[in-house]
Amino acid sequence: MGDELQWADVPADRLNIAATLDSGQCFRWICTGDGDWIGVIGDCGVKLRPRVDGFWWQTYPRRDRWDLIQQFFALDVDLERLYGEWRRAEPRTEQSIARNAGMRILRQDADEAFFSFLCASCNTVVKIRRSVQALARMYGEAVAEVDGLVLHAFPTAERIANASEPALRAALWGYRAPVLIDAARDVSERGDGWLDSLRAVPYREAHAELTSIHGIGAKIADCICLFGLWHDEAVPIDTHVRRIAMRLFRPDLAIKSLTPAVYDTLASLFRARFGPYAGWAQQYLFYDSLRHAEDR
DNA sequence: CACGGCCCTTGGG
DNA sequence: CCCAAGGGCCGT
Repeated sequence: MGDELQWADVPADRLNIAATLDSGQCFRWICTGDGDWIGVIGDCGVKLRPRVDGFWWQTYPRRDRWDLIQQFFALDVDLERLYGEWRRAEPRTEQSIARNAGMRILRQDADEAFFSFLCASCNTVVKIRRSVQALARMYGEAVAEVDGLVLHAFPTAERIANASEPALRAALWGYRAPVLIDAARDVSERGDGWLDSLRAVPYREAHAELTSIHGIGAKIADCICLFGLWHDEAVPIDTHVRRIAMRLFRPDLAIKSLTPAVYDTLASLFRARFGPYAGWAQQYLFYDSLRHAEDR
């Protein structure tokens, strides 16, 4: 075994590992009883052991891949600068910043974000986790074993396109199983690297491309844009963020249902208020309201 | 353009 | 037991 964890001098208020991995951006990281986090980045298993003034880490089977961790957690983004801008733009963000300092938006694989959020509609976080983990276990390559856990890379679109619908239904995908398979076919048909290529185009264009796929509406497209395509200005408006946005910006919209027009209005207000990292600001307000249930 | 019914499962009321 | 839960589609 020879764990030989490496030390990273990144304090918890610059990277809050637990908040980041628990905030509903990703669904396959597991927290062990000891407080270690175990997951996969690309084709590497990863172990993280958070401490206050930094964290221990290692990658498997190839060791010492700090480059993977540095990119996955977007450690190049200066949080203090963002906090300053948000406080100035909207003082009511203060509490969500203070209570979740160090939370970050992940730079995830485009494929994993795409297919994970495809099953988020009318679902619970607990069940999304189980569905996505089952999908990876059934169709993803085993890449490493860490502390007795066999870790799998996320399956390719091609593998998912050829998956068995009954098997997926049984693995908690339910009525979403055929949607998943059809979407995987669409993605395969558009060619290798199509999803990744949406990182290089403007956010609006990437969003439009995604919503052209059956099963992907405005909200899920924004989740994929923010978490998988690294478009930091994407603001997914779910039921929680909707309440927050109405409270902050437009109480008059409270009576209206979330039509495409209302959706776009609220997301645009977020961007106008918080700027190019509006998606990050959204994550703080979202996670804070989820944990403290203050919006109800 | 706005609304309502429908869809798999599950855990929490 | 029943029903909402981090939506989207299709029909009116």
